[in-house]
Amino acid sequence: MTMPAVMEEPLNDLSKWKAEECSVAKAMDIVGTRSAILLLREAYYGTTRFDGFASRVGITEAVAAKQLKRLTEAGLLTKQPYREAGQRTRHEYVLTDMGRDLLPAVLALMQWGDKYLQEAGSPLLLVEDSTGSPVRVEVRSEAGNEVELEQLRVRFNRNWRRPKRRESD
Amino acid sequence: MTMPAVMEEPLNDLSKWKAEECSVAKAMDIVGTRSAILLLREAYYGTTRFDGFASRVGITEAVAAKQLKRLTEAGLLTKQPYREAGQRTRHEYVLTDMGRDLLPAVLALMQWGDKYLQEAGSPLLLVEDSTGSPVRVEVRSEAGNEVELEQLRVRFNRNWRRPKRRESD
DNA sequence: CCGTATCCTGATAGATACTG
DNA sequence: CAGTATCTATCAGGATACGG
Repeated sequence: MTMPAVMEEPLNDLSKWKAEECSVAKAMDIVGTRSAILLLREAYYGTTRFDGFASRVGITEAVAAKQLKRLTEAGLLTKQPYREAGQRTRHEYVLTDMGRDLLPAVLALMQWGDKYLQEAGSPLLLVEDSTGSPVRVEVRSEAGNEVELEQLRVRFNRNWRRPKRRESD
Repeated sequence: MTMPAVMEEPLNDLSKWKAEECSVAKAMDIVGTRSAILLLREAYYGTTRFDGFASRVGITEAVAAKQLKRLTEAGLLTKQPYREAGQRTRHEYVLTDMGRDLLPAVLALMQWGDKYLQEAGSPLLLVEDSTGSPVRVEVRSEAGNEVELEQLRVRFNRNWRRPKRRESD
């Protein structure tokens, strides 16, 4: 048995490592529901309107409203007013940088689902617009190598300190 | 307003595209809970024993048992018997290829959480073992470019057909 | 077209106690 | 060490109806 990931310090030293401080856990607390991830997928596809989100994700308006509000409050979307000529003011949900930066996670889920959960191949193909070249999500080192689990090493960040509560929180 | 992702055919043509067939939705149906993702994170860290999963993820044994069984039945983990000298037989949960291949998704969540949900920087650093070089999750084309949302184009796969139910399912 | 309000069901998950 | 059993609270999400 080889240890998949080599820890420089054992993670079961829980005095310095609480589960609530894990970035994965924090991320899941915000986008850890099916509807939240699917709404983001729709946003990546270009959807901006409430009705498009609800109908295309296949969830009820009540769920869409609640999750769009959650994602907006969390900072992944902004609600922007706009008006077309002669129409009354409407709103659209636009991705923020924070929302856009979750793209790799959603695409990684899609790529995994394509490989293991589709009997008949990928229903959708992702390509780079300018070259037509297929697109993949990769784990890669700055040295330029693709990194497998066995080559992955996890270190505590010695510069990190437990955040102190601020007034602004 | 630029459309973030350019669709060759509009996705709201729902006659060919049902939400349940989306790979992201299927993936979320299996690993779309906080505890499932956190258990996988622990498996990537090298945890294999029931007790390690429960205690280090910070969930109850009841939840750990249910989710480990779910992940095993879904094919992401296998339950392997083993015995150390003079000890009785025990079991360990080992990642399958299917489970290992979800690593990019979990690392992408970690990377996103590190950037937006940690006030004091990343608690953990990921490096390539052989070079010590920092590791990132990237969206990249086969042509070798990193791909931003604006450069991402989604196409229906014309070779894909709606799966027919098989006896073996 | 863009939501809100209410009610209801099922799943997620915590607490606690107990077994081989 | 590796779970099972029970009981409960909270939350995701569907259905339906209604308001700007």
